[in-house]
Amino acid sequence: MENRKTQIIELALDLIREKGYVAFSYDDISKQLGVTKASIHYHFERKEDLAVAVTDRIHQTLKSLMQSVKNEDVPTEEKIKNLINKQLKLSGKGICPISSLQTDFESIPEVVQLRVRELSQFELTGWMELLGQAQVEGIVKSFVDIEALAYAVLSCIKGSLQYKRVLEKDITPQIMEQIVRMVKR
Amino acid sequence: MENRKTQIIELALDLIREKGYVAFSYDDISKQLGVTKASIHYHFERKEDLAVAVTDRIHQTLKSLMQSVKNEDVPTEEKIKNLINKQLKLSGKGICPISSLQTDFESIPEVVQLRVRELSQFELTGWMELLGQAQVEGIVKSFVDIEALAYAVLSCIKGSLQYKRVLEKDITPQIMEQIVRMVKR
DNA sequence: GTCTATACGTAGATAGAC
DNA sequence: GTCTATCTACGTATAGAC
Repeated sequence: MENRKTQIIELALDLIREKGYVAFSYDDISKQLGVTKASIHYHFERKEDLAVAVTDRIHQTLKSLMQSVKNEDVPTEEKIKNLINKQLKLSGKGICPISSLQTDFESIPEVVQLRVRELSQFELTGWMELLGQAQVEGIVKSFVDIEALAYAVLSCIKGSLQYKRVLEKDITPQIMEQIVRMVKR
Repeated sequence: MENRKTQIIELALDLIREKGYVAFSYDDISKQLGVTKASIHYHFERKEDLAVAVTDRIHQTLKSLMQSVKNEDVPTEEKIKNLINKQLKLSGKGICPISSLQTDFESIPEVVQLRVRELSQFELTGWMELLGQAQVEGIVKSFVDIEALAYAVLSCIKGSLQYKRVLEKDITPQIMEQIVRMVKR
């Protein structure tokens, strides 16, 4: 069953968004799937193998998401708003999975650390390209440091998800507004 | 030894900044202190007791830090820069401890969840006061939503620490610049 | 592929001696 | 206060049957 592998990755991703790499266990997954832990180990021998599969899945999702936004036939400003919204949805019911793995950075295996680093860089670069385009079009002022702006935009997206969960208050529309203001000046 | 209690809290705080609540153990602390685990349990019977002590310590530090910034005899714009810098230093060698606890939110005991929620709100309110003052003085434009701005500023501070660790690249000066730009327009 | 059984380590916690 | 000893639970992982 190649589909079981996918199910496991999907569940692991959910758990990482919910409670992080360290806190989730093969037991969590096996119970939700109605099989034994040993069965999960058949598909992913070690936990780090599963984690790598999860980062690959995130990478892939992020890639197609960024592609689709860039190919949209709308003004760059709309693209930016759309990318923010799509990234917010990536968090599912929890926080951003990349943020979660970044926070657990010192506890994750080296192979996973490498993937998380690449993933973070990839996400950042994608945003820099879009914001760079906005700068060419004059939406972003010419003196603005695009790299710093990309860091800020991503930090705001991820931060809004953290605060949403902890304060039980959805301030994403306000934050979104704030990001747009940040970009347009 | 009332001092031992403080040592333990300090070490636990370091460990939370480094790898989070779930990943750190009494064994980590006891080894660094050269005593046994049982000895740590004498001072803090349960792990959640220690975690509560840590959140109290953070609250206290944050409070005095914000007080001192507000009492400085410098322009509001300088106060903002100073508070950013002081908050960045709160992370020690790891990330912001509040962020770390926020990420572990679903895995921490209820008493600790409550403290983290209060702490997050306290930090946010402190920033809103300072930014509100800046708005009165015309540094922040009158149409800007101060709450959203505070979320954004905090997200950027915490985000810069995450990226610093993962990408092994210190972009805090750039981010700082970006935050100031965000505030002044 | 999934099961049972099991090994091995570690984590949080307690009892009682010193 | 700190120790030794010990408990119980859980997590990761493997062996071998079905």
